[in-house]
Amino acid sequence: MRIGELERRTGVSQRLLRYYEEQGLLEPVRRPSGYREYAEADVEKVGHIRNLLAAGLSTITIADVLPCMGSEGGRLIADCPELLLDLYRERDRLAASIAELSTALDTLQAVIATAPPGVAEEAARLPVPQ
Amino acid sequence: MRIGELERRTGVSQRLLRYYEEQGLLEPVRRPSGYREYAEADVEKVGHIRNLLAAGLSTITIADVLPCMGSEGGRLIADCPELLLDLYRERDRLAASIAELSTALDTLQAVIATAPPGVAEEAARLPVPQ
DNA sequence: GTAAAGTCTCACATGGATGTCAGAGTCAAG
DNA sequence: CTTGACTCTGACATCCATGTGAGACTTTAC
Repeated sequence: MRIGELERRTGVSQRLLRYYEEQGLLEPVRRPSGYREYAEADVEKVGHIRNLLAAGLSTITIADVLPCMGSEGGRLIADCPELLLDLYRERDRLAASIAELSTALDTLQAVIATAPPGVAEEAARLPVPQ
Repeated sequence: MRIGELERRTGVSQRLLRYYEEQGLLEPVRRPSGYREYAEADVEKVGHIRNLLAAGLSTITIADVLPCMGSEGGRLIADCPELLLDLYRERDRLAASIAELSTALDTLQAVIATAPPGVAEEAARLPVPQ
């Protein structure tokens, strides 16, 4: 598929899709015209990229991780214990963040639960701000 | 404690500690001289901030989440409908963040799991960067 | 009381992920 | 063939988290 369709199917702008390519995260083939041709699997790949970026990983790290996903990944990681160390660190970092957010969520729920009866119904009737 | 000590104990630069204050994440009191005076609890708070930033949250979001962490926040009461709506939204955002990070974590776990036996031990013997 | 270390504010710089725009080439439909 | 939609490259702009440095004031140690 061409870049327009990938944009539509992923919700990621063409600008970013090209940027990801520049960073080595995607490598669409080129038509004679110069147009990029993406594989079906790139839709999912872009999803992973977005998710890992949102989780605070850099494109550099993601470039290391991506090739290890999918069927043939094990062999890559075998040759590179340092990558594994990096992954451990990222994993621990993420786990810590999740733990913090979870306690925050718990607290938030507790605060919500203190709402006197009736207030929730009142809130539900409030106009939704844009 | 003053900013230098907080810097030492958290490893976060003075520049950033002041920036976090500007963003409403910290509110040290001021000495007559103008020097910032931080509370003991701020050490932990800065830890939370760093974690959440590393997880990709913005300072704005963190400012919303922080009051829900640790000892504070226990005494908040949700009694007005507008506030309650805000809390709902915040809860949903938080839950979405957690879900996002969780799938990222799953991804990393999956990649790590593809490492053939032996590589982990090899990695463990690697020099820890600083 | 003086020197050194700590702190203040303010301003400018940087790097990474993004947006936006302009000019030129490509393709498909009438 | 022409028109309109799509794509290309490249440049510039923006936002945010961060670094760095200057010049002035405060605190600490001698």
